Amino acid sequence: MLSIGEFSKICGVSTKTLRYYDEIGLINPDEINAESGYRYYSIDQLKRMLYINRLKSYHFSLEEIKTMLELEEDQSEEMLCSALNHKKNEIQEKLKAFEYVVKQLNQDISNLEKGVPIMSYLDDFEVQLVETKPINILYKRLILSSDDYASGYGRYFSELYERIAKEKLTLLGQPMTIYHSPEFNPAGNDTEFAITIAETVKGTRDLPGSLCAKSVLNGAYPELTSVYANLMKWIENEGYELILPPYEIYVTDPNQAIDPEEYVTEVYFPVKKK
Amino acid sequence: MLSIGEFSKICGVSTKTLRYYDEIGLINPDEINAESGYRYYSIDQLKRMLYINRLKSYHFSLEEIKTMLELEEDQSEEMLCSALNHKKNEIQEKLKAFEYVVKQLNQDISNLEKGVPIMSYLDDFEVQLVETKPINILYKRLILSSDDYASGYGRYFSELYERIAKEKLTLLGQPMTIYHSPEFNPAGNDTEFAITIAETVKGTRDLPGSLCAKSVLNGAYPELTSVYANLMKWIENEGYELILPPYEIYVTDPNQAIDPEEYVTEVYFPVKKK
DNA sequence: CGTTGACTTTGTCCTTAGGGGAAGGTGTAT
DNA sequence: ATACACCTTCCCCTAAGGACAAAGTCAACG
Repeated sequence: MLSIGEFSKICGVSTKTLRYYDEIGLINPDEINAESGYRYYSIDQLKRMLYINRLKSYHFSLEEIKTMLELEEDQSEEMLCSALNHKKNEIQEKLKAFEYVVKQLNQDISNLEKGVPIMSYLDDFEVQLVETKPINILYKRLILSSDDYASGYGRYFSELYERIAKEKLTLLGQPMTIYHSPEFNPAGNDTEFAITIAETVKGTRDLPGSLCAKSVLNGAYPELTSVYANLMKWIENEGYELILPPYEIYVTDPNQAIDPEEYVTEVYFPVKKK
Repeated sequence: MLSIGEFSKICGVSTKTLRYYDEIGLINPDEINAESGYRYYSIDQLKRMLYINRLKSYHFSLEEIKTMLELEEDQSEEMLCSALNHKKNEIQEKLKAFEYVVKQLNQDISNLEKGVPIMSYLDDFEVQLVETKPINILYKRLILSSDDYASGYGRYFSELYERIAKEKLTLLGQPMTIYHSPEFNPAGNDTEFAITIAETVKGTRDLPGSLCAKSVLNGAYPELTSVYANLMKWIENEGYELILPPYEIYVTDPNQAIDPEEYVTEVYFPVKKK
């Protein structure tokens, strides 16, 4: 039998961690001295501990690891395999995200070296004042969390396109989203996916025309908030006010698998003079 | 002036977060109504908020961001540039780590598909019983955190090699490390870097010879704990006990920039019959 | 056999970056 | 005037332990 310190040393896990794992039932000492409360681990428990370490290195949460350890022998193999594959995909996603960050960092660094302040791009946005005509949109409105935007775009626009195809409706414009949430909420925002069509059927509504401040984003979606901010600034400076929820029109179809940096998106803020 | 909800919507940050940032002084509303306590943000604050968002996307902590925002204008550029470069390196480290994880995952997945249990490699280690001779080592002993192992190896062995070169001492073996810590502690472990030499000078000591259980690791260092575990298991099973701190000998010099997976490391556990 | 020092126990508070929800006050449109 | 959307503060919660502190236990040494 090994004391907690010996066990700790062998498997490279602090005693604190071992006590914590005991507490949450991830790995309990084989034996606990009834009088002193000292924990004693058996040599055979090393394997379980090393397994835990490995799963931890794969970024599974302790909760997940616990579940994986409790799997019945007979089903364990498939479950495990699917869990590993799932985690692999997650990590590859993170890899991509990190690569994007490095790219952005490089851009900012090279700008700085040229003496260009990082946020100066904010001053380069162009804003136009346009008059939009009322249109008839087929829509789907729901609460969508910001994490699900990417997949949501694909899914809900597909639904709308499917209906248009099935019911032989007449497509009149690019896909768009309208933001109804009064504030930003990471848990979910009130979002309306819409496409302009000719017919007035169930599930369509009128999007009134109005004066709009419009800006065009060439690039990936994370930059959208900058466009929003700039439009708001412009509106304020020019003495306008926002009168309806803002919306975006996707000029390049996000379903087409092109480089995100080539996306073109128009942002409209319906306004009137104050 | 924008209410907290409006400001939230424009910059894609929840009101909860904005109140938190107010609390920690990252961005305070331009104006707070004295009676109602309502927060009001100015349009000009959007830029600061977007800057914060960008730095957040670079994985800076709020603490770091705060410091960066408080930089004086004149020194800000260089500081910022060095901070960005530093962060870039950090992220590239993480990228490498993730790539390694994916590789490991792929290996485990392919093993599982072949019906080989993930931890079965543990049963394949070979353990030999050897008698070591006493040696004279030039050493450097210190507390080293597990994060600093990689850089520590380079640094402290360099120091030792430098002394050997300067004082014209006679090199007799590969570099080794001896683990004195009674338990594993992520904050730092009592580690001794050593090299066998011929001369007895200041900073040398005797490493007594003894019976040792020995195992050889072919591969990257994260696998070391498995070797430790296996040696302990073997010792227990065969009726031995550990009598001195375990040590490792680096057969391939970790300073040579070869693929970590080709490293060869011998692990020794000094033992005696119980 | 006693003492020392190393080891272990439980307990409480702390960390990051906010999220959830309650109870109650405020702003504004009808 | 009232309804309702919006805002306030306050308190508790997260994951995975780390940092102590006070007190109890073990083993070795004299």
